[in-house]
Amino acid sequence: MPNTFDVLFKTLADPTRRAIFERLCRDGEQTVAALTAQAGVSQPAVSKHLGVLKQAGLVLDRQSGRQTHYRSQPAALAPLLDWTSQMAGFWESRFDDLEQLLKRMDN
Amino acid sequence: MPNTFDVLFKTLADPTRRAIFERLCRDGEQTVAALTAQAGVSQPAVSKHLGVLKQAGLVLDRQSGRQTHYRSQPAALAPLLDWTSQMAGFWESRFDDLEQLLKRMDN
DNA sequence: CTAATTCATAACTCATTGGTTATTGATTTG
DNA sequence: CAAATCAATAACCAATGAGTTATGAATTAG
Repeated sequence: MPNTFDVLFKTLADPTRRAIFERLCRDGEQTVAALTAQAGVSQPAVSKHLGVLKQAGLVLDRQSGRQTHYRSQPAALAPLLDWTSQMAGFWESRFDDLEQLLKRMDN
Repeated sequence: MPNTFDVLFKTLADPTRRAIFERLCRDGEQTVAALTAQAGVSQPAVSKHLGVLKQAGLVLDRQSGRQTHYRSQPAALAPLLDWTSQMAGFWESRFDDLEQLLKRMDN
């Protein structure tokens, strides 16, 4: 049972996959063919990456005839922001602790 | 030639390794033995994870006799914050583009 | 000095995963 | 209808990586 952070980090750890996601963030909705043209890997590879991104909630798809259009869902990045600032936060709060400790030692 | 983002995402994608990093953020400097006691994996496994975290710049180590003390370096998370907010930013700016486009179409 | 402790490294195993080609189902197009 | 296009899936392969046990180097303790 991998948690949200696992899924997000693992999904974004692959450079090819992350590049696809970045492209969707930058340039908006794209078809699989359009993404494949830039990805540097085969169409099935791109499809697999899109499947992983979709599982992670990072992209949404829309069918239209024989094409599938994918778009990013950047809201799914929220937990990542939370986690990162929390880690930085722990750091600061430890400094606060130290500060308070030093103050108390001053008296 | 993996870039900074690759390294960061890959390093944090493993749950055991991320847990070690979280612990260091939360509780401050720890010895390898202390980390091993909580990690649920063997000491060599912990040492390997610490090596990876160190390579990524996420932790620093300090030798003292036969013990090695590790501490987190949360500043190394900065690129992650940047990347994440940039991706969210692209999204918004595309909305802005759309907004401006619609305004222009209004005239 | 010897024994114990701490951590890193080596050597290995097994599972995961990112890639490939081949194929198929579904839709357009001629 | 026949041919072409689009994307997903299947089957397979090779590389990576996280774990293990065994060992060694350095330090501390008895």
